[in-house]
Amino acid sequence: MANIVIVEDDIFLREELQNILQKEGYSVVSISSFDTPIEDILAAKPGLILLDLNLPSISGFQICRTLKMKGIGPILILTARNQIRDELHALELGADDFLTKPCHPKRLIARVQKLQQLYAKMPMFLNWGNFQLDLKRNELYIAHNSLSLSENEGAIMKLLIQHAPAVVEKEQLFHELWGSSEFVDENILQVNMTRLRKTLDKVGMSHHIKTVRGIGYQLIGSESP
Amino acid sequence: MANIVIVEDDIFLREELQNILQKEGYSVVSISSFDTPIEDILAAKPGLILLDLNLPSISGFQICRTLKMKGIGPILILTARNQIRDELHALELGADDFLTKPCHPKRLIARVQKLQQLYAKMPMFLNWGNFQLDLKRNELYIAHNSLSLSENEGAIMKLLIQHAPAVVEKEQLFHELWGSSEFVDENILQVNMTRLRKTLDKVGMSHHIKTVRGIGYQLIGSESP
DNA sequence: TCAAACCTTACGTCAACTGTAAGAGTAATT
DNA sequence: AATTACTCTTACAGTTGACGTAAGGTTTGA
Repeated sequence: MANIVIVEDDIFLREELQNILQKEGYSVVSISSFDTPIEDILAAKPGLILLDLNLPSISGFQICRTLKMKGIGPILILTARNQIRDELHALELGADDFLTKPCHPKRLIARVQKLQQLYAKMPMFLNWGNFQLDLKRNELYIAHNSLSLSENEGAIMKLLIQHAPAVVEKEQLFHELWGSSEFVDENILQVNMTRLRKTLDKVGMSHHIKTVRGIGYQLIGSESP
Repeated sequence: MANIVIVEDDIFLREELQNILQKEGYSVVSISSFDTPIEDILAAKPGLILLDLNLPSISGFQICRTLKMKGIGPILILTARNQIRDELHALELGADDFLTKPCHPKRLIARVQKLQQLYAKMPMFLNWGNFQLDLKRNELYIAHNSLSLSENEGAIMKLLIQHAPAVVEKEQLFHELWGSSEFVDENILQVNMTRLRKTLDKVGMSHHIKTVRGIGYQLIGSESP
């Protein structure tokens, strides 16, 4: 079952939470050092994040915002601060639920389950400018149009969007699509780029992919050259 | 902006809620007669339902369950009953959030907004019992498993779930899948039913489709024969 | 101008989905 | 038990879309 990452500085409470969740069958990772919490959270591959607001070095709000910008979630805030403005602020930053301590274990479990069910069924979107890519369906939304991409087209588009507006190196495209650049004809990438461009042309958007000679490809914004 | 439907029997509270939401720019419909609440809610084309639990004729739980089975939502429970078991029960029935009265207006608004944002991105689901069908992707969720269905399998499953636990007539399946039953070999339906059953068998669920000799097919619950 | 880098098109393979055909199995009725 | 209508299963073939390969053309920049 997916990792639940606990971000809580009170040792006693942390272990209690860990017990509750583990009894329920979840695998739990606790963040105990708060020097680089965001990196630590990402490293744990969180399936859900249980986040306190009062933390030593960095605020829970800050963590929440940073994670949400990367599309990480779900995030459940669990805090002793029961001010309504904290709740509003957290929800505004993208937190998915907000519970106050003390919290009944069963309520916690129920909310955790709810969020996990929700996220399992939610589409995963990747955004940049006018481009929005549904990663599960390889459906690309541009302005008010939408396109169905093939596997390969989706994978390329994913990299382009993730790095936009920077250049994606050919090496990286090879690595992502074919495992490595060894034993693969360089031409195959060109063919797939042509195909992607042809697909984008259905909505007149192929010029958004720019070739960077000798390096790779790049997604460019709507401010045309 | 989308309709919010208030289901609350206390007149005073109802009008207060209505004021709060309307000030925020929502269009609101209140259910004031509780003879046929479910029909009334459906008729109002709800974009979100604000549901009390203690109601005159029928319980909020019952309404919640019925609506969720039809894939209607989001549903926000707002009740004076602050027992944890009510919350657990409501969430189990598919409620999307649970707030207790008295509730700070800003909290209510924040939660309402959150749910609406969420649902805007959500796929369209069709529910019955353990079965949940993602209509856009033809992805079928059963308990904790999921299956990818083909076009035809998805179309059949859609009809079965929509009518469950009633029998779906062969005529209707023909009509939906092939336009009419004219000029189509009856066998084609049988073949597709076999294929759907084989797919369901991957998670041991094929026995949930029952043949009704001479009439059609039917989805049956987990209370095995 | 010329060579490296890039683009395009055509072709063959493969897998998934679908409908057809033929025969086997099953249940209700006599 | 035999009959008959209804249903199930399996195998086969056509279609489609995605993909990689190959071959030749085009562009770019020194």
